Amino acid sequence: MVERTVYSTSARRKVAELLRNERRYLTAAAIYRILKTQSARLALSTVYRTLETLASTGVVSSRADPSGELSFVYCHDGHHHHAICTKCGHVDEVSCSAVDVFRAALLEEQAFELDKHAVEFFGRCARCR
Amino acid sequence: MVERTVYSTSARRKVAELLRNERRYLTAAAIYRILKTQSARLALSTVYRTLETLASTGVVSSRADPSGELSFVYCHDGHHHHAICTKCGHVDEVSCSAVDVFRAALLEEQAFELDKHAVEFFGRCARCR
DNA sequence: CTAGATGCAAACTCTTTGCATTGCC
DNA sequence: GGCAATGCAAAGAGTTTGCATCTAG
Repeated sequence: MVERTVYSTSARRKVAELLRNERRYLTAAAIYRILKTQSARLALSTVYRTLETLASTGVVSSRADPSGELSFVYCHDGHHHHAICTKCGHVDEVSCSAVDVFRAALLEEQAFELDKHAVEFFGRCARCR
Repeated sequence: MVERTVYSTSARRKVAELLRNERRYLTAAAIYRILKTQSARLALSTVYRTLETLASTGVVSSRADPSGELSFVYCHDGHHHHAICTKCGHVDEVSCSAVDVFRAALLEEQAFELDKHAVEFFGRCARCR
């Protein structure tokens, strides 16, 4: 496997910092728009390439809503799920130990052997309740 | 609210029947391709419009994978989740009473009040294990 | 007969790519 | 200096829309 040096560039720092501060799902276009109003000089294609890089290093994760719109959010390492506030969009991370409850039930009731799972919760965060 | 008559047409019957038989997620393009090989006469745009109609009446539901690709699957009414076989793509429906376990924990530990949730399980179905 | 559905092609949106230039290390 | 990143513009992929025609009811 060929190692490939990843430079720390202005664009990457800006995109990563924005997502680290926002803690909510943003589309590439939204990120581009926000950075532009902060008078950053960068291209939309750079935002896409930066998000790809950040996703591959685990700094951000992406999701697609049912209509197919892709968004990105800052992410800690490790397996977890997202609790998404329906009011402000804030994303909390949720550990998944409780999912083990499902695993046994699924195997017993439906003979379905669970490998992976993807969970999204929608509701109101502490600030918005 | 204006009532709007929904005709039972050949295209709608074919798309709905295909999804009812397949019980797995199919993209609009895949549906179009399959129906074409069955010598059906219809346009891709009709598939899209049909899927929109079926989704609005609750006959199918759609999902987007993390890359944003949209797929559709036949769906029974009522709230439930999907167990998707990683081998054959077969989709089982799963009731969600166990999610209530999360609800209490989330509220207590993170002050997050749960409204909706979306869960996808990936694993091996009874046939593929 | 008439509202609704369809086919076809064009338009759109979102994302990716090629290539010359610029910037990090 | 050399490899990697960027900007810009063009290409792609997937989806939607306008409009004339067709069809279910």
